[in-house]
Amino acid sequence: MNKRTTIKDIAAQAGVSTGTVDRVIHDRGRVSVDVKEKVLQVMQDLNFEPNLIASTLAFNRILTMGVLMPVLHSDPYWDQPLLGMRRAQRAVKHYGVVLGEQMFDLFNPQDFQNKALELIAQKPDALVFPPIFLKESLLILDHCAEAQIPTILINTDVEHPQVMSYIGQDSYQSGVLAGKLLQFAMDSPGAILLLNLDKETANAKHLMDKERGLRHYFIQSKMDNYPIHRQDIEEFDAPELLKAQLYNLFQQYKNIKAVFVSNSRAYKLVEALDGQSFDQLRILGFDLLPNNLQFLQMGKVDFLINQNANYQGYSAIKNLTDYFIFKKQLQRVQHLPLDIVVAENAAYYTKRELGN
Amino acid sequence: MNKRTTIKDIAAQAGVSTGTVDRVIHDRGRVSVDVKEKVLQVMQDLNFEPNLIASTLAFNRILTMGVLMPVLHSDPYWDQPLLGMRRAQRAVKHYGVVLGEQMFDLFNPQDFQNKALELIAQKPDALVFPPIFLKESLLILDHCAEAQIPTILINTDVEHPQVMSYIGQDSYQSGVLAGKLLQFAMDSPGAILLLNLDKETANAKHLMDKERGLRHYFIQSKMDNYPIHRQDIEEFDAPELLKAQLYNLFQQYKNIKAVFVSNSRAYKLVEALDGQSFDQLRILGFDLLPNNLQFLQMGKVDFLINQNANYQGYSAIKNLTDYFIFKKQLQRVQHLPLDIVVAENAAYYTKRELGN
DNA sequence: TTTATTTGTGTGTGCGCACACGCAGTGAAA
DNA sequence: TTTCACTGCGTGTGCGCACACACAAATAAA
Repeated sequence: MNKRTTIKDIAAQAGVSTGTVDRVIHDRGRVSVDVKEKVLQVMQDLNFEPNLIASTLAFNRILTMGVLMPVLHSDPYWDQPLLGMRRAQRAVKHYGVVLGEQMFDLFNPQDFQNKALELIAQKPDALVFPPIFLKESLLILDHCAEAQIPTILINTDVEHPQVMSYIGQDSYQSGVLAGKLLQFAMDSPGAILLLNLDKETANAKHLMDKERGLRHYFIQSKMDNYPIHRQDIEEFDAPELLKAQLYNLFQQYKNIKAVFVSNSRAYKLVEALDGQSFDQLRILGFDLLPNNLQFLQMGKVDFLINQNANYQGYSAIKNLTDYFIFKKQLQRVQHLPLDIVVAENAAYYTKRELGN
Repeated sequence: MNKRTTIKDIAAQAGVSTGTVDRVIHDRGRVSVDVKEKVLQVMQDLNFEPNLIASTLAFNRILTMGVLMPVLHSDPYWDQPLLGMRRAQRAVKHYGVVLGEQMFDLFNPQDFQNKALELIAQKPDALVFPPIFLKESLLILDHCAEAQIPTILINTDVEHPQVMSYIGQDSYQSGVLAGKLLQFAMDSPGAILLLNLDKETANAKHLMDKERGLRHYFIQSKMDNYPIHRQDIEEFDAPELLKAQLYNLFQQYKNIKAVFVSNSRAYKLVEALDGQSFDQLRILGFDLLPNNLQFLQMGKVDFLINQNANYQGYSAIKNLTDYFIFKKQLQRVQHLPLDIVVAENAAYYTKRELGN
């Protein structure tokens, strides 16, 4: 068994000490040009691959990953990425990875910004957060740039030089996919209601991307007998109010045969419609929340597109570990699959997130 | 920062040497009962978790994972698990994991058995293989039991005490899902052709499971106007022959509106039908082979169910690493998700398998 | 010229654990 | 009585690397 080459081998071959080899590898300077050349040459010749196990053992340092997320249990969707991050932390804790968690009020941009700055003040080795508020996010990224903190975004992408990686879905394409599925599910052409159940729809770039994708599907397929009516509703938490608004909509736009709920709140729609006869209404939503899954199994929701929220978080921490420990270069954009979930295959997706 | 407790701490607290602690941890004997008790107690008290990094470094041993797979490039489907295993090996090679690959003729049970015995003779630390031939597989598992080699099965499960884990799909449920999707895709009731393009259909338990699942969907949904006609074709490699047989079938069973190809060879069907007008024929197949994907994009195949063949292999090696290095207990059955793939979301699944 | 600083290199220690070895004590067989 | 195997423990070394330190030579500042 041809043993792996070590820095000792390199040192011997190059006629220097291991300290010098170390300096070359880590580019710490203080090595003359010719010696450096020589060492690099020998490393190439012997095909040196550093032993990462020994490396991390000797490194003996704690990597703190700053995590900025909405307060736990304030929204069922937003719990998932955080749980995924914790799951990942458990998996890589022996590399010395710890999370520095900071939670903010989901509906308060100022709090978002404040908590971010607090986190940055603690000088974490990296930062992960969903740029829920665009303006504040850009400011945070500026601070990260100044403090030299590599940053990973989840859920929504933002263009900024400091963003090392975005992990999440291709929102536009998820809209396209939704179009395909709804058209598939409708037995004949009809109108589609696009429902944004969110507080700050205007700010939510990914919601607009989904809409564009949805419309694109029907335009590109040259199907003009599927009109799309968009409606933003901010007061989705008041059942009676929501119900009233929905009834108005169904009055206003006759022939609505399907509803596209652009985020994880499809269950709110079903709850509001409950007890009424909307058997023929096709509903597509996002994410495997318990409520959504329940309605999927009951046949009240036809499709869920899984945004892999849990895995987004998991992946962010895993990626940062790869970056710091294994020196792996990360891709700028990592689009997660658009899982189509129906009653018949839901179980396997929910199980997967419990793994590890 | 409260440092993690080490065996030194344990030793000091228990008033023994680290060697004794080591003996207790690894149950090597040569420790008196009271001392052992004492050490275990202290380990509990200090909540000791061994440093796996240091452990593997000191362990300094090579773990050989025996891998028994069909000869590369003999079938596009069967390449995938092997590539997944190699991908996993690359990801965990610093733990000293190497693959001991042994390839067999996909259509030769005797060769399958021989190569397995050769592999076992080399005393690998574990074994991974798909039990393509049932009888021979049971025999191999007996040998593994004798040699005390833990074994993981992929693709198809087999009941045997030596099987530590099965990683693959729930074939039955994939049949159910196929039923749902086909019924969804057909604009009106009609007959479904169930096509087994395989050499040893009788042996293939998972094909039978898929058929049961498919039929179950329609029975349970009380839809009796979707008759299912099953046809086994062994000579799928001869295009003209296949074409002729298919035309006979379409003659024989009028009203066939959809075809369920039970394995990865949907593209064979499309190729045989090519040029003819079967625009209204709905086709569902398995696996993201290049040919299948091409026909999916062209709209000739409607759905592919992704069996995650690549990930099956990846997962097998990853699981064994977890088992040996991280002492993690494995689940007996690990069902992978049944990914529904259409033209609009295919790209993300193919990309995923290139990762790492 | 003398002193301070920088540059280039080697040496040594420790990360936490696995494992080989050593050694005293015990009891039984020769 | 001696020999030997076995038990119950401690000690020491090494896994491969990171990093602090030492120290001479070269260079810059006084």
